[in-house]
Amino acid sequence: MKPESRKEEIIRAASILFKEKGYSAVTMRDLAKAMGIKAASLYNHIQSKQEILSTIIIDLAEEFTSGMNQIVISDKNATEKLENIISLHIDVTLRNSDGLASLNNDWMHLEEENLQYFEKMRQDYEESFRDIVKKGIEEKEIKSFNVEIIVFSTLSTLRTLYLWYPKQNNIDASILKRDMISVLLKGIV
Amino acid sequence: MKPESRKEEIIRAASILFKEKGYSAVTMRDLAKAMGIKAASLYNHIQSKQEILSTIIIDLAEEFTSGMNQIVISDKNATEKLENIISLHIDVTLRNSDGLASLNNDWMHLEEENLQYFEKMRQDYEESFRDIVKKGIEEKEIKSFNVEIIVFSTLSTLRTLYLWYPKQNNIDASILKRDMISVLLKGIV
DNA sequence: GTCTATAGTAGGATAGAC
DNA sequence: GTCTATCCTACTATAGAC
Repeated sequence: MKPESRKEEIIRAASILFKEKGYSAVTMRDLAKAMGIKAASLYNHIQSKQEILSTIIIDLAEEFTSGMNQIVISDKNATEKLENIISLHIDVTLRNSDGLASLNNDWMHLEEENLQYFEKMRQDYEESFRDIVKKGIEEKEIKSFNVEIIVFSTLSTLRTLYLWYPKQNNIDASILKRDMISVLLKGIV
Repeated sequence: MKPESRKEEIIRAASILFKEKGYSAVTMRDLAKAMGIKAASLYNHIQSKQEILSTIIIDLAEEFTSGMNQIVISDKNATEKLENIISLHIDVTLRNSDGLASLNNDWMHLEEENLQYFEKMRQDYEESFRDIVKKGIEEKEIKSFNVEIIVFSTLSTLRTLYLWYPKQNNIDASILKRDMISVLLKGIV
């Protein structure tokens, strides 16, 4: 593991604070205090508060986009693809559950190009998800419930994992994947 | 319908703004502009920004608490109780989806007694939910998956309804209830 | 019930010394 | 790389006129 840069430390500390109070309620003075320095010193490492937010969110969104693209082009059936999506969410949640709070709740505070870029990625992600479910229904792998309800109910659970997983001390990742696949898919498959 | 008081109008307008940007990012000037008056005028109807937030959240939380209590004491089996909980969430979402954004994302900005009161209600709600699931598993009505995963996946979907339902123009409430019960329960029951 | 004016505080960010 | 000092702006809330 390469040593964490000061900038990465700041972003990690900010992720935790943003998770607790939301981007708008966290001040640069709060963040500086968490780092044990003064607010002015932060600006030797980052350009603005906004840069911290966009780094957190865009990095994560690109991770999901890249993961979804690999799943989409893979030679699997719809059920297996859904299983891989569940796996993707669990992996990202384990790696950076704090950052996911910002992605879920503070994306609207992104500015200009980053806001548009994020919204495009999120829309494409949902569209890929929807296409997989539709294909699965056509192929009779998935029960023909309302597509929107399936997409929504599954995604809402996966998107909220970041709130729940850190509180579960004793659930192993592989067991979580297995059980989550059961609970989310057994009803619809 | 009795006419809406000025205070109620303010709270309704605030709910919409809080949903869009979050409590901390909405200023009294924003809210005043949405009402077509000046910020100072708001204070003839409300005592503080904080009072607006706590009214939105506590009213909704009490609604859920009261609904859950009726379900708990009812003479139904676990499956029927879960169906009634799904119904409760859909009914509240239809009535006040904007306010639910604050309940979900801005509860941590409540102060003192209200914060404690809210957290107690939320904890009791989850505990009631968990007890119903546990009873259902004992009675062999519900599959014996991990209880926490069932509670989390179901609640996360119900709690996120406020984001999704307003975008679905053509889904009838009764159809939504039926399909949501299918998708959420068929997998576990 | 709404306004103007303003008090008092706190925010993001920069300049320049060490 | 961090500090002190500070700029400028924006926030919540109040006072008092109409």
